[in-house]
Amino acid sequence: MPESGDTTWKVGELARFTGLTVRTLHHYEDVGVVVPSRRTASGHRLYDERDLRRLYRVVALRDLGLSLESIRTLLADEVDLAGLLRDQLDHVRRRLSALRALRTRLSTLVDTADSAGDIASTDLLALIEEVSQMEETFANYFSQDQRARLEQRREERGQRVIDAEIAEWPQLIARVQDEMDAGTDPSDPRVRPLARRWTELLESFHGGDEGLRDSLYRMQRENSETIRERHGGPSPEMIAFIERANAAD
Amino acid sequence: MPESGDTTWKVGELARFTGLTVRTLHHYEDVGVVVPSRRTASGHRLYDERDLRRLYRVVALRDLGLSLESIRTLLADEVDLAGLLRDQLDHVRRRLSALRALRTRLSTLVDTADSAGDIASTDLLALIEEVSQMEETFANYFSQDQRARLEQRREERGQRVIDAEIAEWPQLIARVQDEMDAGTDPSDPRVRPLARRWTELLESFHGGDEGLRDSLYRMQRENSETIRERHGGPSPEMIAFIERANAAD
DNA sequence: CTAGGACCTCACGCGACGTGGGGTTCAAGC
DNA sequence: GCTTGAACCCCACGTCGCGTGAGGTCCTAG
Repeated sequence: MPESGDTTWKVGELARFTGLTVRTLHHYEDVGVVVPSRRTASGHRLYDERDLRRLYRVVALRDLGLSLESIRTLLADEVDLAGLLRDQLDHVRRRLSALRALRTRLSTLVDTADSAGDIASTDLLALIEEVSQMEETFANYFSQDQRARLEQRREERGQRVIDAEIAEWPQLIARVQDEMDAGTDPSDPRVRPLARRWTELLESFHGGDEGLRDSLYRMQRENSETIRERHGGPSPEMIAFIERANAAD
Repeated sequence: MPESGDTTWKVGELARFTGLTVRTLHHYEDVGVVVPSRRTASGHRLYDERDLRRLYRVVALRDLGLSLESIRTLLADEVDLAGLLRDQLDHVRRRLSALRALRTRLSTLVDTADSAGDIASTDLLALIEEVSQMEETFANYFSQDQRARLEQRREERGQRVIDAEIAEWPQLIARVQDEMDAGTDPSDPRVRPLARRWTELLESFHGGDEGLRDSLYRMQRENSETIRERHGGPSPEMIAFIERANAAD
């Protein structure tokens, strides 16, 4: 009588060809996402084809990062799956931007440690505290939302491009400094391409977003000393110089 | 007698201006990362300045994603902090690439759901299964490492650029199809720019990595039917056509 | 009939706390 | 001095998706 369509599997078999563990299948039964529709007389689990299909769905949904609980209700009731996925995407995006920020911090630290050669752990600890304090300062000027947008833009435009732009700042600042040292007038045509590039680099930071631009300016104004010392930022005089150059343009 | 330097704080105060909760401070004591150096006669915790400094370090390290356990040993013994950070960076990178892959999957699904308008949850479920099956196929051709490299390149080059390239494929395929329909010879100069662009787009997928290229070709060969039906991929004839065009070049 | 492999059901562990619950202690107002 | 409410104390379970034994039963081939 056991014809086609009545195929059943025991946990071990199911585990083997789904790549899950037996314990996982037990757990899925405990929380009610995949309950085998039959048992043998002695209590061994028997999964049929419907169970198998359900299991595949569960795995697919789990791989999207959904919780077992939401998967359970999803497969039980008629739930707005599209909405759920949107929420999940939102959630993933947020985690991504947090993780990217973390990676940036970590790689800065590792780079510093590498370039300083055999840096002592205590010095590195001090550096870490410094960085975390910087982050805090940064967070005072840019809202959660703005920081997320910055990460977003970083992703869209590509890490490599951004890195190149960041690397360009010190060079640009040095060249402007040369002109200032030489007593060149801000309206001098030799300054124009420098001032223009300056504006372009700024543009590509804030991307035309006024809020971002204002926050950046405010942070620069209120912390110019620190930024100059630690990161080679421009002096207020240099900024005034560029502004006069742009005004003359 | 309580002069400067003897300032102490109770948990509540500490919690208020570090932004942590009282429970968190209790927990930090339980696991031994920040233990208040004194207690009042009645058992209330008293943190002094040393404790406060230690707490700031703990928070900074925790924000780098380190576990409380490793922070504890780190602050106790002389541990290779730089090495720890390198490991952590590695770990974060791996999580990042996994999360990026997840985001890509999710946004594909959400886009599909949106473009299909009011798609039924059951249809969407079928689609999810399909996508997860596709992922599985994909994983058969590209190793873990290769997939991570693909995500890596995607991040470096920028989402926007990649999206534009992907959007270009169907157009390019249609134009080549037109030439084939018109009976144009592969060596015809009109085909040359098309074939060249074809090669460029391929290049920017594998980025010169032979392993990636070979895997891609193999996947295309062995699944050309499915790829053509579901994603409008090129037919084997078209690929042969482009190859002849390149040979003639 | 026996061995060993597959199955069963508890039940604790993980990590960084959140969240009560039930009981002291502190500081201010009467 | 007494009361009241805020702040403190400790204990202990819950979270999430299983991993990892422990101790026992069942199945199947030799």
